[in-house]
Amino acid sequence: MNKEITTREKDYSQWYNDLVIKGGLADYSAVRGCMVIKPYGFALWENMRDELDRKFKETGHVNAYFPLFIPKSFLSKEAAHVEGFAKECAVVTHYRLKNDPDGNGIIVDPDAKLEEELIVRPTSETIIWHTYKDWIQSYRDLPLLINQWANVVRWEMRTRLFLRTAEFLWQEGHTAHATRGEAIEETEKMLEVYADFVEDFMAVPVIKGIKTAGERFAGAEETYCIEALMQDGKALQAGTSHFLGQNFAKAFDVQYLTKENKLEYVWATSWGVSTRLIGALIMAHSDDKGLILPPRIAPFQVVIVPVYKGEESKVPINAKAAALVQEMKALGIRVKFDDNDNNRPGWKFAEYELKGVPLRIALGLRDIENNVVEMADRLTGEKKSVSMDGLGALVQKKLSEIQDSMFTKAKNFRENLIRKADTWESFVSFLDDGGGFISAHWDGTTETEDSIKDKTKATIRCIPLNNTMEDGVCIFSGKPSKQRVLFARAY
RNA sequence: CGGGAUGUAGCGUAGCCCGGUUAUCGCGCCUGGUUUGGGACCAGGAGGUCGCAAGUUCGAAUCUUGCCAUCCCGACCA
Repeated sequence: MNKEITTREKDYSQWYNDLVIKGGLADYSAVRGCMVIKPYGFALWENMRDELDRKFKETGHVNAYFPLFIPKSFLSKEAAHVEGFAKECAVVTHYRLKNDPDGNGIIVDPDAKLEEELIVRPTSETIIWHTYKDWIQSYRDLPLLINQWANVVRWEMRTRLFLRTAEFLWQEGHTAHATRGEAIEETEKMLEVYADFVEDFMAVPVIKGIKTAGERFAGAEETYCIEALMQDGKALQAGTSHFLGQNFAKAFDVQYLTKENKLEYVWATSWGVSTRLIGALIMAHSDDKGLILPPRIAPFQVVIVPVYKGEESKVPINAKAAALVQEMKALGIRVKFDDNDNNRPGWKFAEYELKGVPLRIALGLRDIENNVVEMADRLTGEKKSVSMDGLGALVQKKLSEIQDSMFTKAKNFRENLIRKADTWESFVSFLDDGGGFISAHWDGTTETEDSIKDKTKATIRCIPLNNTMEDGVCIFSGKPSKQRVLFARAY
């Protein structure tokens, strides 16, 4: 069948692509490196977005929206920032088209050149800090806790659905604080929000840590991150939270008057997660039959598939299904009744497995006679007959069990792939045998980090928060080290 | 931007080396019917600038040249 997907064993990349495309989440579009997120994929994103948004608001943040275009001069105000993003910016140079005088369609009107080029935002620090200058005068204006849901563009050389597209959807929080300590606290708090969300809702375990200088966000003083592990043993950065110090405040001259009437620069943070999280979700959980979506964010948690036997069977089956739908909806369960008569039950079973719906209920005359339904668990593949009485409550319980076991399964997988390497040989052999996170000593220099990357493609994913101090020697240089860091090959 | 590969219907493809009627097959799509407990079947049907352009030739999907696009491997990156 054309919907058959490539197995992980055969080709991991193709497997991933098949899941995204055939699972109905997204597809490549006509525009290079950009994707179309289909309704099913967007429903998933909306569920994720709504939950994150709720958490942001609980922690005192509000939403706002800033322009898509950034004047070129803004971007260059913070030196490290511009250096980090300059190579991947889409630039607007003209504002008008006209008919080609030679009759070859339409051309850019050379007379419509912009005086100052506009950059399509790769991130919004600059335009936001330019605005914050006007918004912040006094300590009474602080903290300023703003988030925006937006799209950004980074002109990447090579793209992958969800993981790295030229345009992607995300949220970016940008906060301003009176003190260094308060800003650091905010940075850490938001990392915690991300970690909780990814673990509790996406059922993907993450390691919280800080980035080395080499992996730090352009313009940040410290970058905190959450790192997840995919089934092929590669790591994926799932979210970042940056302590920006006073870099942007100084670049955009954002000062406030303290209680003591002294002029001070404000302290900043920014933090973001993107549709990349969907990529993480797919690669952490899915199998060779398709997606497996965690119940708490799945667009549909349950699908009811009727099994008809002749035209007249539709009446009792549909009636029973409607009652079940009503019962489940009353319990807040997202349920879909698929009575589309164009496809037969077997087709639907396969289709919803591909789409990762956590629970499937099949309902036929035979079941109605016995007052049961057939319930199938997407995660384990287990099918069994269960009573229709109290089905809603059972489904609820089952969904919560699936959510938990998805997390446990992913966590066990990851725990087995966090390994300590004390020699270069074991470091390399771990990388080639399963990958995963390798906990090893590092001398703290960017040179060593770069050399290791050149030789093995492995990078330092993070220095875990609350890392235990331990004397040792660097795996690569043999120089002394105070603590282990986590290496991995990464997306 | 370097190295490699590929462009034939919505998708996947055969044909190309060795030029020759109306471009192959499967999936999907449309119509009608029979069906429905693991990707149904029968019958009929629609759908093509063979990536683009030029050249060679009586004749080009097929040979030549140029261009374009995409994918993979690097460099870059959330």
